[in-house]
Amino acid sequence: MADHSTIISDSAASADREPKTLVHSAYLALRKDIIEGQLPPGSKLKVEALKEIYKVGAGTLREALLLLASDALIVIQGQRGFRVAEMSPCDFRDITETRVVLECHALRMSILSGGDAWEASLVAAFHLLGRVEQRLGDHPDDMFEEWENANKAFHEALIAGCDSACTRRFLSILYNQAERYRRVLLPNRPKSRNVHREHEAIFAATIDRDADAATGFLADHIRFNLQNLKKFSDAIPDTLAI
Amino acid sequence: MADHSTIISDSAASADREPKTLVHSAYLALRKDIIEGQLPPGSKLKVEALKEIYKVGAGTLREALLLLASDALIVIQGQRGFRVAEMSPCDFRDITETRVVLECHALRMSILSGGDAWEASLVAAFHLLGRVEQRLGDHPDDMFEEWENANKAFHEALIAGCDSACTRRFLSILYNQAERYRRVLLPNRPKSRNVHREHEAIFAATIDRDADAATGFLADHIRFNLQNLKKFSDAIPDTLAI
DNA sequence: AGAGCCATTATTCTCGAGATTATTTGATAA
DNA sequence: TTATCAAATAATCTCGAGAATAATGGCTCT
Repeated sequence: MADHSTIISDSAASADREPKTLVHSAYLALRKDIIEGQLPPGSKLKVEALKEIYKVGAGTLREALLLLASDALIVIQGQRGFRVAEMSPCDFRDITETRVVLECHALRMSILSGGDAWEASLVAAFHLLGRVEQRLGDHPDDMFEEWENANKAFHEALIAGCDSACTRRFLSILYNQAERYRRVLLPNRPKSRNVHREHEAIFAATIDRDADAATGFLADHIRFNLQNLKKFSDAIPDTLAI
Repeated sequence: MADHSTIISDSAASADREPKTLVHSAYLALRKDIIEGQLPPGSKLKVEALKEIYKVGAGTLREALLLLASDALIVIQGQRGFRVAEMSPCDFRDITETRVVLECHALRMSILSGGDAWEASLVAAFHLLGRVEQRLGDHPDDMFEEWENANKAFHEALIAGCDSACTRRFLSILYNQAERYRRVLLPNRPKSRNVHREHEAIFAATIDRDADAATGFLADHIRFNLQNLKKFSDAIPDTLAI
C-alpha cells in the first residue's frame, strides 16, 4: 500500500493505514483520479470546482494538492494555480532511466547486505505476485488493480534490504509516476511478453546473490514498457497527448 | 538561487525570483532557519507559535511546512503536527552516497551529451567559484553564504548538460539536505583540505570529456565531508545530537 | 482590421475562528 | 507507591469569507 509513502513518516510498522485526516483522504482520492486519467495530464485544477467534487474545504484541498506536488504528479505555477503534470514519451524515458539507475543500485545493495528476514519477505512477495499473475491469465484487465499492488510490493521487497531511505523514497516517487504510463500502455502490451518469466529471472538471480545478473534482468524489465512505447508510438504518434 | 527548485515549475528562464506569494516567502524563511539551525533537528513546529514569528496566518504557515516536507527538511506525523527532520551520521551517509550515485551518473550524461552552451556556462560557474574561493582565504567564515551559492551553482552547472529532470530534481533535494551538515562540519574542516584543487580536478577532467576521471574526482569530493565527519565524530561523539 | 488599454470577471491566496483530536494533569483506587 | 481513568488543556485540522492577483472581454484609436 504505502500511501503517502514519500512524505508521511510511516512510523511503527505501518500499522495505521486508514486515512485519518481529511487532507490525506483528499490526497488519495485526487491521486487515484490523476493516475487513472480522470484528471487528464495538463488539465487545470481549480480549487472552487474540485472542492465540490471531493467535498472538502478550499484550504484542505490546497493542502492535498501541495502534497501531490511533492510526488511530481501535479505542478504548482507561481500565482496561477495547479495543473496535472504533463505526460510525454520524453518524460517517461526520464522516469524509466532514472529508475534503472536507482533501482539497480538499490538491488545491488540489498543483495550485498540483505539478511534472512529480507530474503524471506522477498520470497513471500514473489509468491504472492505469482498467484496474482496466475489468475491474471483468465481475467486480464479488471484485475489490474490487484496486480499493480502485488507488482509494487514485489519491487519494494527487492530493495527492502537496501538501507538507504533516500533511495527508497525516490524510487517510490518514480514508481507512482510510472503508474500513469503503465495504465496507458496496458491495452497495447505485446502478446509475446511474459512478465512472470521476467520477475522469476530477477527473483532467482537475487536469491542466488548474483548481483550482476539480477540487476541486468531488472534493467531490462524496467525498460520493457519504454521500448514498447517507442515501438507503437512510431506507428500511432499521438496516443499520448504529446 | 533556485528557490523552491524541487516543486515550483521554474518556467521560463527562472526570471521571477522574488517571493511573490506569502507561502513562498514563509517557506524560504523557514528553510533558512532550519538549515542554519535556529530550528534545531527534531524540534516541534507548532503552528500557533510560528505564525507569530513569521507573521502569517495559520493556513499559510501550514502550506509552507508542507512544502518543506517535500524537501525532506520537515517530517509530517499523522495527526500530530510537524517536526524538523532529525540529523544523524547515518542520515548524512545516506544523503552522501545517494548523491554520489546520482551526481556521477548525471555528470557522465552531461559529458556525453552536453553541448557548447553547457560547456560555456560551466566555465563561467567555475570561474566565479574560483574568485569566491580566492577571497575566502582572507575572510574564511562570514563569506560562507556566498561560497555556498557559488558552490551550488558550480555543481548544478556540472550536471546541467544532463537532460534528466528527475535526476536534477532529486539532486537538488539532496544538496539542500546536505547543507545542514556542511554548516555543522565547516568549523571542523581540516586545514589540509584544498577544496579549490578538488573543484579544479573535476572541472579539468570534465572539459577534457574524460568521464571516468571526472566522476572519480567528483565522488571523492562529495565523500570528503562524510569521512571528515567519521574521523572527528569518533573523537567527539556527540557533536551532532546523535 | 488590428493593436493597445481599461473595466469586469474569475481564480487564487490569505486569514481568523470553530470543530476535532492528542496530550497533560490530577484524582481515585488497588 | 503505582496504575488507571477522567477532566482540562493544548494542539492540530477544517472551513467559509474577504483581500490580492491574474485572465477575460469590450472599447477606442490608428
